[in-house]
Amino acid sequence: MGARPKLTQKRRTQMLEAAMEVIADRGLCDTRIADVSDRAGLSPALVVYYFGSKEKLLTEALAYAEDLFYIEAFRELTGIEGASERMVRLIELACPPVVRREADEYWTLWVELWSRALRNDEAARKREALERRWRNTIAEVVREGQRSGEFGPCDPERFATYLSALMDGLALQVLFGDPAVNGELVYEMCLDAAAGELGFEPDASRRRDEEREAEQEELAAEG
Amino acid sequence: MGARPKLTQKRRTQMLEAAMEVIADRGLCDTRIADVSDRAGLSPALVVYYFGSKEKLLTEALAYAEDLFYIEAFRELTGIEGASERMVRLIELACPPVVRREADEYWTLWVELWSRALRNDEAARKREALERRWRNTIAEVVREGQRSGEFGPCDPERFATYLSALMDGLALQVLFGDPAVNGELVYEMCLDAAAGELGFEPDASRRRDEEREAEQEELAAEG
DNA sequence: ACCAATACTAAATCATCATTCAATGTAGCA
DNA sequence: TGCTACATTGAATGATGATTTAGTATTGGT
Repeated sequence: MGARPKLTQKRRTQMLEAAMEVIADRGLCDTRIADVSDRAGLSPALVVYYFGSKEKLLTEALAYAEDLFYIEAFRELTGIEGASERMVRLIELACPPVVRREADEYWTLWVELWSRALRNDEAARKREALERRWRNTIAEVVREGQRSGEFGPCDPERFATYLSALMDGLALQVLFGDPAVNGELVYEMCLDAAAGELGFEPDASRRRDEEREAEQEELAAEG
Repeated sequence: MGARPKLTQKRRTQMLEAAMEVIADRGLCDTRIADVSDRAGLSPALVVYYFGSKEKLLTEALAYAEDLFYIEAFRELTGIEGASERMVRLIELACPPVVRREADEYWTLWVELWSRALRNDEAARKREALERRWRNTIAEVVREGQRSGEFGPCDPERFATYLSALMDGLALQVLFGDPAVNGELVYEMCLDAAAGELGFEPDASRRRDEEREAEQEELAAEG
């Protein structure tokens, strides 16, 4: 044999990334293959060549997006010492920042995945795997904190379920642009809930304000 | 003038009801006008005659469904004496029962409305109105309980936002069929949260178990 | 240079609907 | 009865967009 090196991986991620963007701004239903291929600078036929069908592309794109988010968040978290610090950071990462479109995108796609998972088995499976992984991460932080004595007694699985659901519900409101629910409030509520259930002092919460100020300055400098 | 009595209202609800069912089991994207007209026993053209377009039909159907839920819930609640009893019942009504398909339907449609509201202005407006009404209802119960001394101090609006988001997030998991999250657990978590924030004794929680037993018997009798 | 394997695309295909149209039915009323 | 206004539909119409096809590059290896 002898041929050409496979670009499969490169092309696939190129298309998945394009699909993410398109889905985030047009919505799953209104995403056409041509939109994705246009954004990726390729032809529609090529998308089918690599993914087999539109359905597969969309499902994979949603899973891919959430995977990106998770990978990034996980990397962040492993660099942090102390369970309560880590919990605080985990909450920060999950709360939709509103300022940066980029991070809202993950939430938008997450919502799209929900509605799709209600009927598409493949999407349901992927969503479930992502959910489980995320809850495990939360539960793991709880266990760590309990071992170290930072947190009080509390069922880690149950707490993970609770916190994760709370974040989903609150983030949703932020996405909708509810004037009464901004990222700041969500963060505060999640932190309170965690501190209450786990019994730790969320004095680290000041950190977020500092970050926000830094961002403001950054924006001011750019604009 | 002289003519024929308008069936407009009758036909519209007939179609909205059909649309609810179709959307709940095929999903918003895959709902065709023909599905709705078939289910209603009418012609596709008639749907357009009454609603103008598919888009309008769908948006109205989603809002209609949530309206039905709310009207029913509200009626229920007004018949109850005592703020804590009322809060307990409110939570019961909102938690997806899983046993009865009918009530899950509202939740399914609620999720569909979410994804649509991210991009369709009309849907966004309706969703917002429904959300506001629901939160007001919660907040009102809180205020009532505070006046009567049943509940401790707590910002009613904030609590409403919190509880409503928590319900959304948890109900979602039930819809997905997460084995670790059934209606019972959701109910318990919401009740705990409410009791904790508002400072009342959720001893009324036994009621739900009784109901469940009654349902079991009912089912057994039917099967 | 030439072959094999892969990458890619333009232009058909083909099916699927939403929407429109032209026509027919029907009920109240004069 | 016959008129008017509304109700209803079968059969076009027209777009749209996924997927196929048939063929053209491109490139690494020989």
